[in-house]
Amino acid sequence: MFLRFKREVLKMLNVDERYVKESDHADLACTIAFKLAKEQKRSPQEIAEEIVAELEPREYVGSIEVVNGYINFFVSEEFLEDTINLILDQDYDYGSPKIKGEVLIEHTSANPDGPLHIGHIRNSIIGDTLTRIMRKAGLKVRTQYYVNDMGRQIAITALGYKRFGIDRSKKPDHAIVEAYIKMNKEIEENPELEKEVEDLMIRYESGDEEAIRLFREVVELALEGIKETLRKLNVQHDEFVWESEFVRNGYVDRILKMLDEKGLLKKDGAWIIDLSDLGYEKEVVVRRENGTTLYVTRDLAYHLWKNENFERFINVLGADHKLVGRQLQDILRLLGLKPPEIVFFEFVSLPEGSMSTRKGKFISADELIEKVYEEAKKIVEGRKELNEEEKEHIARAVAIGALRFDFVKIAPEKPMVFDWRKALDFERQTASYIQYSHARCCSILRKAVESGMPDLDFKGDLCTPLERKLVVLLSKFSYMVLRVVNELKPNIFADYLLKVANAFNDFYRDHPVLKADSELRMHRLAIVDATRIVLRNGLELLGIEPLERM
RNA sequence: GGGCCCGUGGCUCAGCAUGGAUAGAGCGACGGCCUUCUAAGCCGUAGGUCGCGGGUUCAAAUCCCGCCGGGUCCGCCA
Repeated sequence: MFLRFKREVLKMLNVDERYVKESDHADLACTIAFKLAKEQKRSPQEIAEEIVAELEPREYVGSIEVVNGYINFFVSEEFLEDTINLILDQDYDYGSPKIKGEVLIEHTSANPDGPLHIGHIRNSIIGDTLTRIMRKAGLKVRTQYYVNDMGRQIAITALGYKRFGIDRSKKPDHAIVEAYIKMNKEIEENPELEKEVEDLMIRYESGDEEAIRLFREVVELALEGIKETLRKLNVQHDEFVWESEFVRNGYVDRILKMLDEKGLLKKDGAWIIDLSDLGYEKEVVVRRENGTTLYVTRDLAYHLWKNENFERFINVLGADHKLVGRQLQDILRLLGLKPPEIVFFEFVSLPEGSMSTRKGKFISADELIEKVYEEAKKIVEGRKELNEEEKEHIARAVAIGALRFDFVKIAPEKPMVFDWRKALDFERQTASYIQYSHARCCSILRKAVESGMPDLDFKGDLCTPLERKLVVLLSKFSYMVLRVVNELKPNIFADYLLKVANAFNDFYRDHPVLKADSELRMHRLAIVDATRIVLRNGLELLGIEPLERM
């Protein structure tokens, strides 16, 4: 709805979109008078007044003010009414800007050599939230986890697995990482083992059956554990695509041939792409002297496949992949292929420094989830009216919500330092705050039904300033969805939902609903129900369960 | 050394793309609010040279240049 208001304002003014923005002083404010003032050498106020005098009225534009050269637009009562009615009418479907298209999102893609740690889940949460929001926008989204099964670290893991076995009583990813860590140590002490790692990698790439069996077993075990963790986080992938597939299905050969035909390869024993014209210092090797390929080669092959199957594809990658990510994009461009859009996120580090799977220096997602759950459980225990099963369910939902929100609310480009104390603190405006606001809405509506007065009837002219502010916020849902789709910053939506919850709590404070006279009660019940729908739909986009009581 | 990212009250962050009206939240601190729809809530007070220095502009947290501090990348690793 807000999008329609904005469109009307833009049509009225007939100015470039960048002169019209959201503001604390109005629903939309226009700054065009400042620009014109310079050209015309007159005061902005004078110009703004002139502009306003000529404007034709519009349905959704209620009033227009000129203040210090700003032209301030406010929505009409009709707009407020249509907003509430649309929300109540569309219910689960409310909030979609209804755009079209198909997109592939690749995210998480952690090496299958151990459990996901708190850095990986930043990737998962950004990727999954983007997926949910893009689907809401109307796009057809497919998600993939790219399984790096050909890496050196997998060879090391496989070797460790063969040599030491694993503890079958443990969650498989946690068991696998022990073999990886142990083997790394072994190699450090006996560098001659490097040769074995290398042999194993060559055998795997060339299709040696025993090697394939071993790798597959190890990778499947790690993935089994990883999938379980992702499930707990409400993160879902449509497919797990194995890197080695592209060697076996011919895509690697095809991409090499394409590179060759474009004259991009320098064959000097190894096959090399020279990107110095584009400002890269180092050359990119795509085929070793011994004939094996490299990570980037398989990644190029993967992106050839993406080009053939999707019109738009997005990768969520850690900032450490910036250089290789950009090289990949540039090489694809040189081939006349479409490069992926990449969402880079900065590292999650521990107070004592960065994490390392190889050294066993990390906090696993599983450990984090359990600790946050235990903490949530303590708070829920205080609710006497709930039974044991409900308490567990609520604690689980609150824990996952808190966790997902903590990661998604931070802009991807911000480096994060993990802090246990903050991760375990629910007494602040985060997911539980939004869930709580939603539960409050549900509670009011439940009581309205119980007391036999469930009717809803919103009236624009009854709106107090706080109600008006809340409803305008509710109208911005699809506008925010669209912003995330365009800017690929899911934190925008987290912030939006927090604002809605905040505005609702302001409303809740001094607008009694059930005790109000019938006309006012029906009006406010409509607002509560619409808020409930927005909070519920919004929480779902963040992968957080909207609780009806807590 | 070079590239990229970050630097906003004691702490964590929003705002920066497309410059504009008193720089917003939360945590922490202090003081209040549960015979009224869930106190996981609400209200109030204190706390800011938007890292530093220049520049552009009628106007800079936002754009440009230089510096400082932190992170990260720069393998025939992935």
